[in-house]
Amino acid sequence: MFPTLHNYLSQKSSLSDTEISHVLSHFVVQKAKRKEILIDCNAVSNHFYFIVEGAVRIYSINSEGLELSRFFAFENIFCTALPSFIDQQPTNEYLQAIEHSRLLVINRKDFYKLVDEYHEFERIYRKILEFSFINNQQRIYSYQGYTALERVRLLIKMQPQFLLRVSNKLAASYLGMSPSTLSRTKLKL
Amino acid sequence: MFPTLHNYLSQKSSLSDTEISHVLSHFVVQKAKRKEILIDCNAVSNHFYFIVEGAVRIYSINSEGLELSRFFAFENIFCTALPSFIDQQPTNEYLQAIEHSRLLVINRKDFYKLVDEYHEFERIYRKILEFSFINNQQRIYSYQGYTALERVRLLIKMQPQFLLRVSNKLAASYLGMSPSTLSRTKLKL
DNA sequence: TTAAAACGTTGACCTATATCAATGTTTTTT
DNA sequence: AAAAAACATTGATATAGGTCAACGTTTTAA
Repeated sequence: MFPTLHNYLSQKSSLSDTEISHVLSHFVVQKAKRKEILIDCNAVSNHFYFIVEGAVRIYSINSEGLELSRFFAFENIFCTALPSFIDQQPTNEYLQAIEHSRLLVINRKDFYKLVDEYHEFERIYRKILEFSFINNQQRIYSYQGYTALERVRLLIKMQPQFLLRVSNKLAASYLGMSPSTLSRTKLKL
Repeated sequence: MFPTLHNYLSQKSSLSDTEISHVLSHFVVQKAKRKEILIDCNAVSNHFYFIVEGAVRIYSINSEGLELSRFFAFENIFCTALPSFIDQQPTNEYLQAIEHSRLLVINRKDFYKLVDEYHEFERIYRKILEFSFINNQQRIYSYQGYTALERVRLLIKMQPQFLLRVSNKLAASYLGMSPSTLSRTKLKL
């Protein structure tokens, strides 16, 4: 059952096959169409998603109505509107499929139950947090000290497939620049 | 011993007094002068610091020699050059005391030993990661979609004491703007 | 306690990036 | 398959914030 996630768990932990099966039994399949919203900004985030196929993004809308993308996730990544998942306040962000996607979903209660039950599952969650932290920190530095061109170069270095898979408009909302600027910046690469 | 950290641990966890004492026995006191560097950018981060008194910052230096401040920590906060602490690569950042400070220090090996030994200590570490994540995520959104004025207003709302305690120059390097701009922005508040 | 260095503020000017609008292209819907 | 909507690109123009320099003040070091 769920070979992709099974694989992921066996690679990232020392959980036994039986334990993995037990973990997997808490997940259900969910499909999402391109542009479908999975978590609305007024809702509370109560599920963790594992992407089997497709891609999603997390974004918010600022006071001028501009979309700001915080994170894009592709295959083999765990993802949710984490701040709200943690503190159970309304998200203020959207989780949206940007491609037709197949996801595995676990609810929050089960997720934390597994975290408590299996030290190794807790470790996986911790690794997700650590990875996210490193990633975010890199982005903060890049906003503080880099030009548009440098930020695009860094993105290509870190995630070579990103600009090939994500539209110009969405990539711009991730990089913190206007679509026009991204379009022009690509010419300078 | 170490009443400040004792307090912190008893508030943030359900560790017993005996357990807390055992945890505390792994920490040693370290004093730091204003401007003293505790972790150099070429070193590997091998200690976690708890700030009893004073303040520190984490910063890096970009290709043009400009200082970029990623995080400021004050009393009752755990802090280290986390990416390097996690993956044991050279930090590329500095941890610097910005005031005369009194710290409690634990080395990495002992830290992870405690994480493994006490579920509740692991939970504290996880909470530090979660808190940092939420914090970073807020900053990313603020760089993407906010003007200088809005970023300063947000900082005042989130950490009212920040601009009173941190110099104009360092605050600017945290907010991702030049000291001149911060100085001028304050007039518009 | 005095000299030197670092810092904050402000003015004049500059530049990277935003905004707006036009045009052609791709995608979506019917 | 046609019409409508969304998107990418590019030119012209605007602007927020950067840079540089000067000057006074505060902090640090001798």
